[in-house]
Amino acid sequence: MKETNYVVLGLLSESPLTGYQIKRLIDLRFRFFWSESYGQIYPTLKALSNDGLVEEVDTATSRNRSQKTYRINSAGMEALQHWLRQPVVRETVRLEILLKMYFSHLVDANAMIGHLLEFQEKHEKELKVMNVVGKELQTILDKDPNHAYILRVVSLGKKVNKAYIDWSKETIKFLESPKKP
Amino acid sequence: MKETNYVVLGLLSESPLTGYQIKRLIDLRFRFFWSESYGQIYPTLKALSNDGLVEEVDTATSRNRSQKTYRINSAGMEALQHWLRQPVVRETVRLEILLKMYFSHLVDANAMIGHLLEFQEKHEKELKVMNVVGKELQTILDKDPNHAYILRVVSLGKKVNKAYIDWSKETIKFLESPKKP
DNA sequence: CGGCGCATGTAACTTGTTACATGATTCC
DNA sequence: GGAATCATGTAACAAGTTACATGCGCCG
Repeated sequence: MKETNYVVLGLLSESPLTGYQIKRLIDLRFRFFWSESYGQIYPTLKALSNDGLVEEVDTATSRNRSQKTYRINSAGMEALQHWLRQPVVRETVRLEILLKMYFSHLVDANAMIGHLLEFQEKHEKELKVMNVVGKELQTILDKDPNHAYILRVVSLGKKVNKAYIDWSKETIKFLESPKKP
Repeated sequence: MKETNYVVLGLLSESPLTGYQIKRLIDLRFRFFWSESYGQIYPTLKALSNDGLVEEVDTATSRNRSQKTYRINSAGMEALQHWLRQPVVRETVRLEILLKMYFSHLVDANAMIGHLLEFQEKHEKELKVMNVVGKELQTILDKDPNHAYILRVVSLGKKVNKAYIDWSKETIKFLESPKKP
């Protein structure tokens, strides 16, 4: 079964949510290591509901705003826990920038420098977010047992982003240094 | 156009190759940041050939072993160079282990420790390979202008793998430390 | 002569993205 | 009144994996 199911179940294990909220949470918290589109989330919620792992609570047309909130049930919790114990199978990394770096001797160095600057900026922003989130979590570490776990995830996010940033800087320097013809 | 096209063109820009060789090279050199299956490579070669970007040279049934070797042509080189100058669009990372880490307070710590040990071992092996490749390239740095570029790619591979390994160790320690109830 | 590596390819399937349609609410 | 955000959903498409079929050459 595809991982989308478990991302959704996992988030629902914390609190009942709508599809929209799930998408937002993934973008916010999992940005650096996971992503999902609406095209995956809504059908997944429907399937999970059909399989009896989640339940629809207050389809609030109460305020005439169509909104479906889903809650995980005990079967869903068990499915989630079962998956958590299974070996990790997915580790997908696709970094186009490295592909371009690998072949970039075929074009002018400035093109690659541009790509690297963009890459660096992107990950500097991401690192900043990680730092903020990390500090916030630090202050409320005792409020919830899972905060310490989330902090571990943030920790890798910081390390990887730092590695990306350092590497970009080094590589830009390398490309800027004059070559012997 | 999907990136598979350019991975293939890129490798063919170094020397003529068969589909099988392309697959092997990707697994060997790009392992930590890219992957392709035969189901992508063979159709891509066919399409590239139809589009006139590569040409089939010696379909060597010469030794009665069916084998198609492809060579890039000037149109292909241009397409490759054009792509190299375009902004980077793809950066896909999907680390199931972080998903599991995030929710692992829901199951026994030993399950997660097992996942982490496996992850650590995997990346220790990968780091070793990177170190070997790095040293080899270092000694033949002047033989080909692209060696220095490849070395830059290896450099990020090392950094990221080190980050993964450090993080695994830290996280295992964290999970092994006794919790207050 | 058996197994491994070389070699090609495809069909079925799963996964994932994009673009679009629709409409309410909130805030300026 | 108009933009942004909240909110749901699908259809078409693109990308990617897996499993399978096939067969040669080489080594022991």
